Amino acid sequence: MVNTVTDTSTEGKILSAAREVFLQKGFSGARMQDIADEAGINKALLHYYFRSKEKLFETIFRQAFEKLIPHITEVFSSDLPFYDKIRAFTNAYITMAIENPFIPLFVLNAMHTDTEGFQKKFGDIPKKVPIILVKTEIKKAVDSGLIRPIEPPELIMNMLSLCLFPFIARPMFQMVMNISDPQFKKILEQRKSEVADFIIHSIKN
Amino acid sequence: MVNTVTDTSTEGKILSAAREVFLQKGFSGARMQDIADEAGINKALLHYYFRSKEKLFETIFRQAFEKLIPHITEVFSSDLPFYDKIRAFTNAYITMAIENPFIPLFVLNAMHTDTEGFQKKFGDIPKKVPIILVKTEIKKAVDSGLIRPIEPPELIMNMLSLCLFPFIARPMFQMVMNISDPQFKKILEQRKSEVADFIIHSIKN
DNA sequence: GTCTATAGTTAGATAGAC
DNA sequence: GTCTATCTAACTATAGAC
Repeated sequence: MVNTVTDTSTEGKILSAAREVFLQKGFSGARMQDIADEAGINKALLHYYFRSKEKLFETIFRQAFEKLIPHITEVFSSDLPFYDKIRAFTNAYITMAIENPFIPLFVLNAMHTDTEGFQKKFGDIPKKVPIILVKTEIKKAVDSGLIRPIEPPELIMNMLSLCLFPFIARPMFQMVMNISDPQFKKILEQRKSEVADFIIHSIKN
Repeated sequence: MVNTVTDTSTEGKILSAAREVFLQKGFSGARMQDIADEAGINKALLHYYFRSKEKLFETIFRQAFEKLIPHITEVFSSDLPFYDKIRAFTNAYITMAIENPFIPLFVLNAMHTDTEGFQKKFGDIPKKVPIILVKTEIKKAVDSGLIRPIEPPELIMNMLSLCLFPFIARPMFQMVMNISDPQFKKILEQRKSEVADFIIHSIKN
């Protein structure tokens, strides 16, 4: 797989620029001219490579979603202790989001604006998420008495909320709580372990 | 204050329709024609009432943001026990979001697409949030030994994440975890108390 | 592969009748 | 206050030269 950040080919520059502009403006707000400018190339070249704005968006979206579905499989089918799986899970999500801060809002917005069309175009992707694996591991931890009784979907929702929401709400947090960019980056870095601590404190028996 | 749901005046119908369309499509994606259709009136009438698309958006946005900043003041300046304040806080946010499911994504998107212009237009609103009050109460709870040591900003971020993220990620959750609309509504209803339980479990000493 | 120039379409805004 | 008709600007997409 091609590195989505370092790629300096024209196609790579377009994708990188499009990610940036789609993030800032959303699908409708993004202008092909903006993307061309950001990529340092001509507008017509965008159509040469990706035929239409929609096709370009689809390409980016697919890449984004495939990144959002992370190491779950490998972590949860490993023989790590349960708490280590929690730590690996949250760490993987937060690390991914720090490297690609645009992805969470990007994916979530795309789903809101195009829930129907989404199912048709990208319905294959979610099936790759081994949700059952995660559910099973949580259930085992409850049954063995390692953690307090909790519904697996609730715990999964809470884990994802704690990992991803700060990236979506970042501008509001910084404004309301008056936090500078470097300060916020530090906070996000700390959350790699803090979030797991917070969760484990809550569920341990 | 006028009820934002029941209002059947033309202005009320426009605002209600605009909320719906802006939620579904975002600012750029929303068409004045869509809003007019949804309101059952003519496109020109939108401009008669709100002069421009931007003015209409601003009106809605301000209402939305003022709803998102809730009962914090009254709850946190009350003499309720700390855990009850946590329960009141999370319950208020989740209840608000159940009644206005479009608000969280709406507000967060607006901040992402227009962080600069936002500061200028709506910078007055966040100052109304008594964040210091909440921070102080958390600090008191830590110092008294009622809860384990935790940074107030971290706890605030976690509370808001757990309350609001499910509304933003709803379409993805339902798709990935294969949950029907009525099922998800039930889950959200349960979270009114579950979220507080999850938090209190995590911070209690 | 990459560019300039332009065609074709859409949508925000306004004029003017009722 | 509300409507129909229309102007105008912006933007996607393509044609065609290099």
